[in-house]
Amino acid sequence: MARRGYGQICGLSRALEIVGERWAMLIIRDLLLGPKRFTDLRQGLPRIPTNVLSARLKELEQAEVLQRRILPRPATAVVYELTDYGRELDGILMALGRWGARSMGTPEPDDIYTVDSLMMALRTSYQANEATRVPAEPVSYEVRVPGIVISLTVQDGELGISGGPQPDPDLVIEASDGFAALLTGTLTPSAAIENGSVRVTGDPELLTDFANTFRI
Amino acid sequence: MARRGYGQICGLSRALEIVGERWAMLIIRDLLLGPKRFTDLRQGLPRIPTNVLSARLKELEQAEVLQRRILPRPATAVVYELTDYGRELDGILMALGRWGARSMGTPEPDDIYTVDSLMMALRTSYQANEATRVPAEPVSYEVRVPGIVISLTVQDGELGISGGPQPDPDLVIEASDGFAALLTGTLTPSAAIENGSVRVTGDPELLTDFANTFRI
DNA sequence: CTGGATCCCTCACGATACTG
DNA sequence: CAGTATCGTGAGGGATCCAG
Repeated sequence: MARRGYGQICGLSRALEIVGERWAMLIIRDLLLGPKRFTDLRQGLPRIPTNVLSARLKELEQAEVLQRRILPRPATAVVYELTDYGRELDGILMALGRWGARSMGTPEPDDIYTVDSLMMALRTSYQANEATRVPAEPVSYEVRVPGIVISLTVQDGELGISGGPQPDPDLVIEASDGFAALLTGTLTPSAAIENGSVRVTGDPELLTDFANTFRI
Repeated sequence: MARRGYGQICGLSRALEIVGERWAMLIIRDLLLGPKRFTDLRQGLPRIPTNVLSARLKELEQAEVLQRRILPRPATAVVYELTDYGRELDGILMALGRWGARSMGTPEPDDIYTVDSLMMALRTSYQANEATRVPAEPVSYEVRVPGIVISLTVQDGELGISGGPQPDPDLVIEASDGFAALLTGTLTPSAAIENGSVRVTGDPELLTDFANTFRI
């Protein structure tokens, strides 16, 4: 009771009571990419305890940020999906992500990439670079970091993004920790290839386009 | 170190590790209105324990969101002020506040207005209504809710806002809980005056302008 | 297998008192 | 005024267990 609530009549206070609890915004981030099942969320948030995930989902449902929905047959499964109200957080979360990305130091040894966070990051930086983008379209990339594969296509200024591999990408980018440095610009594309922190299959020149398209 | 991070290489995760802790964003909200001393912050966040305030200030300083500065003489005092990096959260916090305001139900009995939250709210809604505003300028308002007085001036499309009274305002608006309902549009200006939840001194017609200018 | 609920332990938070 | 010190509580972390 005291834990809940800041005791102020204020929109920001109210917002923080809804989405300010630990893990809440990350759950929403993952759901922004589409409806998900309990186990999918658990997978995307490796360190979240199941009881906390459970509690957050109930709270966010209560606040009408998301809905619990039982999938029609034949696949009787429970999915969680954002409401329109919840989806309005999209821009805010992207802006916050962009803000926080500037403070990312070198990752802790056991920090990991997740499919959803990476998809969100690429989506965010693509949008942020809208003005300066040089369109050498259409082009398709496949990004691989340890345990993760993501497919990207750019065509007519539209970004397509999905988990998993794709057939015949123009460029395959394979990296680990160095990937973040590439996106933030700490590491130039050519230097990244030279020192081996990024490996590519395809025209190495495309990596420069990639870095420009998705620079944070 | 904060309560263990989220273990993800992600801008949003990083942002939440910095400003996602309890009270952090409210501290930043108050500092967005200008540098403040420890005691001022404490005043504006009535329920925050002093040790938590202390801890947050240290963490946020560490993250270069704010600076601790010792005021030059004669007033030897410590103030906290946002860095440029911290000030970039302005738009994000306003957007979040606007989002959360739509979920504000009826306030709890011991929820209160604070000077800073109210100033922030008015500033936010002023900006959000930029497109639809009808400029009947210049005009000055004095808003009074229990324990709080705020002065507003609108001139040349610029909003001036400060704590405390002002000489000779065009309209004095005195309200308590009903004030939020007026801003959200739940309560019309005329109904608010009629049922006594808002009292005005000056031309009652100006209350309609006010409500249009600052509608959430 | 999915979709959680339950247990225990720890630590961050909340309340209060106190100090330079 | 600007914090530090102390201590109790409950949310979160982690593992396990259980129903459909």
